[in-house]
Amino acid sequence: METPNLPDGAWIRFLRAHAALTRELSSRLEALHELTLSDFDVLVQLYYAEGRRMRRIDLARSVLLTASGITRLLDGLESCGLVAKERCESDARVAYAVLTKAGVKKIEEARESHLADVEELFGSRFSPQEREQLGELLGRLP
Amino acid sequence: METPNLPDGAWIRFLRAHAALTRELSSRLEALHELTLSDFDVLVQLYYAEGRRMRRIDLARSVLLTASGITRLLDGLESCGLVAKERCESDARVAYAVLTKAGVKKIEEARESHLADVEELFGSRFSPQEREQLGELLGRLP
DNA sequence: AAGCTATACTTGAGTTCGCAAGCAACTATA
DNA sequence: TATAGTTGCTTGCGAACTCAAGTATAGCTT
Repeated sequence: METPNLPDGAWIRFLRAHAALTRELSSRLEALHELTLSDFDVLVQLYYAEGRRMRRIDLARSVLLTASGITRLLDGLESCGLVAKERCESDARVAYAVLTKAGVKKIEEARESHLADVEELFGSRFSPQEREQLGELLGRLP
Repeated sequence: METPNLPDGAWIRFLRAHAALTRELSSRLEALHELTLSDFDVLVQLYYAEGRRMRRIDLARSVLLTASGITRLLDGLESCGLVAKERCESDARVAYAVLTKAGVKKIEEARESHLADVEELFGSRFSPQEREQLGELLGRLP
């Protein structure tokens, strides 16, 4: 007999919430700063990285893109002048992505409004305590 | 002064977890049943719907796709014979998506392994209590 | 040093979506 | 009953990815 149980309510909500939130956040980010959510994500990683530079492959892994995904995303950011490509002297296979001056400026401009958006759509729905717990629970996942 | 605080830890983890989980789940689903995660999502919605049919637009909204997204996704499921398209008699604008016999069979086959995968990668990381709480927290989001 | 194997990156092809625009049918307003 | 607005659906186009395959470099292993 078929029971109409929904054993994965949390998972479904997880999926729906992601779709709704990324759509809204991405569209705001695009409207105000002409950045994708992924663009922003990459720029922030670089912003906080040692010397504001990272190997492309490490960047890819840290934002969970494939190597080819990062190549194309950086193509865009490079042609906007936000990121520069530099070769590694000790290993000719690797290249670095480096935040340019314009890139630093961009991310500092965008960060504020984006964090406010994240806060509005995501953070503000939880108490500080809940927020911490949610972070802990989600942190078990990757 | 720039403080290196990361005020959105939960949000970043949310994004990363989503990327990692959907990639893995989708690839398993594709390998075993030739279904996308979205395909599966749609089929499940239909499976539990009254008469195993839904207006296409309601289906779109329930899985958070756009109208055009649903058109194309259903194109695929229709050409596989898993879903059929039916017109509405009382309103010529609307069309229904109906699960076919093959569609029912498909979803019943796929459901088991997919739920096991969700359990393995997602659910099993939490106690029943945590799971419930996570569901509640995520439920505030859409 | 010659030959594997692994790593970093790029490129071509294909997929999955969203947005904008358009059509057709319903509804409300005048 | 004309007109205007709304709703459901589809289509053209483009963006963002992934996978598979290819190139070049590095590091072993013998």
